[in-house]
Amino acid sequence: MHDLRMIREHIELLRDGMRRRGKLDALAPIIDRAQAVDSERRGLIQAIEERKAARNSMSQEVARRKRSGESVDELPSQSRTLGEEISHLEAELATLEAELQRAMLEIPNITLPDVPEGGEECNRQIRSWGTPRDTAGLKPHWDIGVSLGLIDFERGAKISGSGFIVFRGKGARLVRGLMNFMLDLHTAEHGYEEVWVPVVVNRASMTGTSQLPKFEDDMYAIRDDDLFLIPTAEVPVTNLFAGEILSASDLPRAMTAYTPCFRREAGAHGKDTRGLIRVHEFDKVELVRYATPESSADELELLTLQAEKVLQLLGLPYRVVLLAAGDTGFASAKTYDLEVFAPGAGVWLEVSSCSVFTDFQARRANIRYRPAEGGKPRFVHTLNGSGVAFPRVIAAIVEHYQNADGTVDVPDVLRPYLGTDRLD
RNA sequence: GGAGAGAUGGCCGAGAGGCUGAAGGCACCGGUUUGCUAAACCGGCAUACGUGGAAACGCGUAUCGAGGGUUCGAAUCCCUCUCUCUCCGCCA
Repeated sequence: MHDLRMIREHIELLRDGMRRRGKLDALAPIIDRAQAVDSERRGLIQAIEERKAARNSMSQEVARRKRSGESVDELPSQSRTLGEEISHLEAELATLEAELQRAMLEIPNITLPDVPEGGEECNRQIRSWGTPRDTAGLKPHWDIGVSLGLIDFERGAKISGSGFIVFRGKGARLVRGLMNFMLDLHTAEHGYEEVWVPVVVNRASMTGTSQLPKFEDDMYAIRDDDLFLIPTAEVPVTNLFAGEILSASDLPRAMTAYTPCFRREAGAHGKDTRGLIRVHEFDKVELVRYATPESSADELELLTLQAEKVLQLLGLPYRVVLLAAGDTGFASAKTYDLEVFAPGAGVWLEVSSCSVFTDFQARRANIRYRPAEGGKPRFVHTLNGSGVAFPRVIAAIVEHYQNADGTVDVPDVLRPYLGTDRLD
């Protein structure tokens, strides 16, 4: 969420931000409405506070007179009249505040200056690593995974539905190995604190990281209890310090968590649905950082390199793509996607999305820190990135390391975790 | 699920209708003193919104878990909810 000052003092900046996302036409009416409601709201606040000030001084006068034994005359009834006016005005104010809040929650973050304007077609490849295998004669992971008994799509569909995966035998061991490998890397080499968090969260947490109110349809909900299954560990981990004031020495703070992630993928049916590419429940190790506003842009580079390290150690060729403004997520100010090449299916697969959210999430979740020099608390900047998502990495491993005889070599770095050097 | 107790500033903790934005302590910041570290002493130290100001800062309003109510006036009384603790029941 933006600072209200953005609406009052920098509305051109806000409009330009929406234009760069290609969303100005859709959002201009909302911005204008927010501006109008805000100014109406401020008038009301003044009217209410004047009356409250008058009422407070009357109450004090009552107290004073009672102490000295004087008559309080008409003061109580005057005060009661004021109270009634205040109630009416406050009801009006509540309506306005709700409308303003609704509007503000619908305005996406402004991207950083170095993010290219335009839509998906303006995404820019920043760098790449490794050499993709020649795709000729290679099989897709859904064939290899089934024939080696690593993945059981049919039974996943039977017990839960399409898009729910059962891993078996060495396939299951591979999932567990990836989890341990990634957590070990990020804690031992990259300095992250390992956290284990609930995968069911409340509405406040979902709103804090911006999944709500816009994307409620994309989530699995437990309606009886108003709880939601997380679409990413970003939600519980970023919200860990919601409502708190950290000290400057707490920053930067880096946390990593393994969780399953749940996505309804409503409306995505039929696209990329083959195999492990788009599923309803998947596993992921997530990286979350809190940074100061001064360092957050640099920390995005650091975070991205840490996610890349996973792919390098796994020996999987990948490319880093800077998303254009129109393709950048709602709350994000800048995002790099990491895409690995799956030579069997012949596609690049997004396995990580690394973003800096500036103070957009922190303002919603109210995560602040007190600067070292003292002074007022400031919102932290939040960042996160997958480090990395499992199913697509499994797809890439199986396809990249496949042998002519149908077996798959295990990447060196995973061998200690799997206790084998070959999937067969 | 049943019964009881509780929730006060960054932290601990007083307060039990008006003089309380809130005693006292700790932490933190500035200063004095001091071979160094420490201690002692003095002073400062909440947040948000509105408003005035170039700013320093001033004024107003709100905030004692959240929301409602009683009252001229609520941290304090009443109701609902959330969370924590104790006991009982159930349970991986």
